[in-house]
Amino acid sequence: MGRNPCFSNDGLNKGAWTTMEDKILSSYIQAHGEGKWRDIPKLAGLKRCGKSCRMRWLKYLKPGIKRGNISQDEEDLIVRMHDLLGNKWSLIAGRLPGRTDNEIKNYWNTRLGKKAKQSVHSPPPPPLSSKGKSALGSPLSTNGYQGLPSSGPAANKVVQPQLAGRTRETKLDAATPATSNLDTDVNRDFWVGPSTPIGSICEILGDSEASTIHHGITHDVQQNQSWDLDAFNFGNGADGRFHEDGGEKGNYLEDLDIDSLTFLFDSDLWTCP
DNA sequence: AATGGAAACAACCGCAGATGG
DNA sequence: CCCATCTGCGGTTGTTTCCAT
Repeated sequence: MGRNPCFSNDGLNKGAWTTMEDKILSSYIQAHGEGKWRDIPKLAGLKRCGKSCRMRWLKYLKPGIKRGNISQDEEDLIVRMHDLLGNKWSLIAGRLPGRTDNEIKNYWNTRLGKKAKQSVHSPPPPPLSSKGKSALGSPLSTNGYQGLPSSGPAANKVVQPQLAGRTRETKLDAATPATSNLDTDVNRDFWVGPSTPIGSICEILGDSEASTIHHGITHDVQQNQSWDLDAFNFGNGADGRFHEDGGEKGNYLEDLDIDSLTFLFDSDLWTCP
């Protein structure tokens, strides 16, 4: 797992992207598709590193990206998602079509975070660091954010039985048939532990989805397991948000083949309060 | 009109998981 | 199994814009 020394390369442009650079990148990707980010600068003739190209495309240039004017509904959702998930920006962004993790993160840091501080009714959850430094290392932690470990090493020692050892793509495939419209290029790991309140899940996901998910959790809790809701495509990845005709996909379970989830339905105990 | 601080936004950077040779 | 590389996430920093004085 070596580091990618992308930004240390000399001779590359840094800072704000110019209109010309944007045009070059957009036309190149539209002609050749995404991927091979490291090669794109060379092939497209950009003096940028691949990482920078990827970021520029995914967060700003890609068709379907909405900019600015975050609505009240979106703001409410961000707040509730953050209450539940912490700083899982990509996951939160997955529930907001057209929004990027970076935009939501900035929005939170500059506006909502301050509001939250000002109106503290209960201690906010600690941030969920991707570096595994959070206190949420255990899925059974008792800090009010039970079962939401970071994606760091500790988190990944919590392995769900059906999906253990699978890649991101194949993890998703485990719950989605090959014919599914769901995009497989997602990385929306969402860890919910056995103590995550069903009410919180219902509030955000809606009753049916939450019930399904919570049932899955419970099923595995009985076996001392944890759940990775990636298998449900929780937080439909930005890449898979739109149909080719530009229409928005159903974000949630409607695109799933429910038959593939039947192993979850061996009980109907879980309904939202 | 000038200026300094705050807010907002864009981009950089480091880390870590996934993957393939 | 090991290692190099690719990809993605999230924290942080730099820059620009806005606004009050």
